[in-house]
Amino acid sequence: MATTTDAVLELLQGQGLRMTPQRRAIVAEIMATDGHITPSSVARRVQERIPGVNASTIYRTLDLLEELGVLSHAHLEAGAEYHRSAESDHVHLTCSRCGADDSLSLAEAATLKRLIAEHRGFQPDLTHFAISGLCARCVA
Amino acid sequence: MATTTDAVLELLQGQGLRMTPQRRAIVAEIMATDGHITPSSVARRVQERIPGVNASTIYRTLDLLEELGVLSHAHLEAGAEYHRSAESDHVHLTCSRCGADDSLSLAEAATLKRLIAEHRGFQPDLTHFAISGLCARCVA
DNA sequence: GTCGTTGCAAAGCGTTTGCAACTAT
DNA sequence: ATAGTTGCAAACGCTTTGCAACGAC
Repeated sequence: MATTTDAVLELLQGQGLRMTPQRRAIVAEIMATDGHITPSSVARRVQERIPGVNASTIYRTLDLLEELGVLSHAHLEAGAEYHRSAESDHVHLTCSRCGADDSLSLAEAATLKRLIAEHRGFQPDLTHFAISGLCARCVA
Repeated sequence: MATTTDAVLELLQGQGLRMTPQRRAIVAEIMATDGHITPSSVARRVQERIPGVNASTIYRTLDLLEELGVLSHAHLEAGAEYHRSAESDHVHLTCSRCGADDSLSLAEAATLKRLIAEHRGFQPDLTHFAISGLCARCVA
């Protein structure tokens, strides 16, 4: 799994793909981000470095990086978000009242996964959708 | 909880709201639907009965019925879907490969809920987002 | 020089909105 | 008659697409 900008560069080259400044900036931005990031937020940040980068370039690059296995996407309340595939162990807990975003640990996620798998052998990817609900503070 | 078209009618009247033919058709369509239904699918079906019903009317009515507590919405892979609030015990399991849609039983959902609640007191609404993954057939 | 990549502009999709006409009450 | 409701058309935000120009290799 490519976890550095350089590793991604090599991955692209191995496929006969090219490393443009735009691509480099997008990859760097994502590799520097812990957790999730939205396409528009990637766009905003990349454009601070390279003014004029088009949104379609962002989308195309995110798609490409997902196909290469570098990134994964998930659905949160606010819409789609991307994260490094290596970080896709996070199960998102989103508070529908205050918007707080927490996540389950690997161990907790594994227990859930096992439990759901008992239902007709369904193998859940708990990272793909957030889990909505009320955080402790908002329950009270 | 209003579970029949007539009960919804009364609910609306109690709020000083009106029961138009369009609204009646939309409510009837949803009350006749087991499980979930998308706004565009509601629109298609209602328009078979009352040609010319506008999409904005569908959206406005769905919003209204959700505010009144008659309906709830959830996020599946394909987008938003609505269902009767009384049916919101379903936890959706969506196969990301074949698209099969299954759901967890009340008991299974309760166990999951309890488990997640152990994490910092988060009270999950497991019906709001689907759970993506691979169904038994696609795992093999 | 090739061919992958970009920016641009346009279109797509689902959804929302302002507004004047309509209608359930 | 009053106020809620509708259809229309336009606009919305996010995302995708065709295409010609560009640029990494």
